[in-house]
Amino acid sequence: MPQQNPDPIRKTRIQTQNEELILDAALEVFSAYGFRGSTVDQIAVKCGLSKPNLLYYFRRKSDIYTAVLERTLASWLEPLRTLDSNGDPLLELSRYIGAKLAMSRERPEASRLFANEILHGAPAIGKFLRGPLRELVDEKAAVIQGWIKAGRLAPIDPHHLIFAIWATTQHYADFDVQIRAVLGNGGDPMKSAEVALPKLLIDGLRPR
Amino acid sequence: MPQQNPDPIRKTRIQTQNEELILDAALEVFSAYGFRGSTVDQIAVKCGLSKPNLLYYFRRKSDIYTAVLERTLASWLEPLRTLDSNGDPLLELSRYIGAKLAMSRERPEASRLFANEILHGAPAIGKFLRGPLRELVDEKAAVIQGWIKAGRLAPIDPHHLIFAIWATTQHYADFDVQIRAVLGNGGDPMKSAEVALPKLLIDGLRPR
DNA sequence: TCCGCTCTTGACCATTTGATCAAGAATTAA
DNA sequence: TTAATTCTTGATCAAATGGTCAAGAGCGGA
Repeated sequence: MPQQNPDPIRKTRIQTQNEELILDAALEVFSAYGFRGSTVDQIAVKCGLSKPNLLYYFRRKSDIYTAVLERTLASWLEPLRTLDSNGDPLLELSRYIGAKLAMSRERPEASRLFANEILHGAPAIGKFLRGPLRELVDEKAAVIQGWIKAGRLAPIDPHHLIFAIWATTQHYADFDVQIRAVLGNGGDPMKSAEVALPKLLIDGLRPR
Repeated sequence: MPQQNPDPIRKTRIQTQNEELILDAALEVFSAYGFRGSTVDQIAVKCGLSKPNLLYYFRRKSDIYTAVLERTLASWLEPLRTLDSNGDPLLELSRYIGAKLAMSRERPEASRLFANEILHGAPAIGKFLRGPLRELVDEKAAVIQGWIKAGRLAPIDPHHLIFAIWATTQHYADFDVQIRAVLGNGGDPMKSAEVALPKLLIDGLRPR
């Protein structure tokens, strides 16, 4: 069994390859149906392995789930991490909004996976939220606070600003169905959002 | 059986009472665990009825689900419906943001129920989204467009503005766990959001 | 080639869970 | 009171599903 491998670092070619297959399939399935709504069989079929074979690589369904979550966490933090305290505040935040929006467009399954996990109380990534995520957010909130103190940004609570950016950008992945229903099938919602969202957050509703 | 009632309008006292008990319990359970993650037994226990008894009032699990969704739809539209074209634009939108925020605080389960439903493709309320919701949104988008034409509001795509308000306000219910994890346990997130959110959306990040 | 280790799977098991049903209890209308 | 109707539930079923296992196939190093 891979779990009893004397050298846990070293992995067979087949092992690496199949684990990737499984996690790719698991992301699709879990993000579409949630943890309880997904079956091991669905994942097995999607990646072309038999169910027992899949359970040879991941002993439990929950192991697959946490593995696919963890594999996505790092890239999830990345955009916020690049917020540069030396850059121009409005430009930096525009760039961040754009990056998050791009992520919603290019990897909507990842967004939905997290949304579902958090919606149901974050049983698997609670520690991540209270640990690395909180640390990073606090750090960047301080950067934003600095910009505000310097008069380069309107005085907004930095944490709520970050929440607002998360909410508005991820909304286009998580609530995709609703957006398409309301907008109809003409044109790409993301395209117009890329213009409207930065404009709204930066200049606000009050005419200037 | 209630379904075979010759006069479907008339309901027994016990019937009305128990159906309410069931739907209240179902809202709690479904919003916490999703459709597939919830069991009929959970709902039965929560409302103090036996499982067969519960299935006497709603023949199928999915019947309970659609019933609790439908019961909540009307109140969900209400705040947007009150957006008044004759009022002051900034005041009206502030009020709308406040109302949606209040709903996230007072009825977070309803918000999570919808979020979960839409996240998984809105299998039960797709028609509602493409019908009544879309109509109402289009109507109010026209109102907002009118305000913009009159120069009383910055030129923002009305639909995306509405999405942004939905996203930011519902975020506090749907992602409650994440917000509390990032903010820690000091103070009420909703309290500060009530100040920060209208300020952000109305005045924007650029200093005035 | 040969041997040990890794990989694969058909068959199978136990549990969970949505749903049914017959029989009895409670309620209501006369 | 009585009879019809509504309500309630213990027992039970069938399907779905997470997980196991033994046996065999495949692979890689010596």
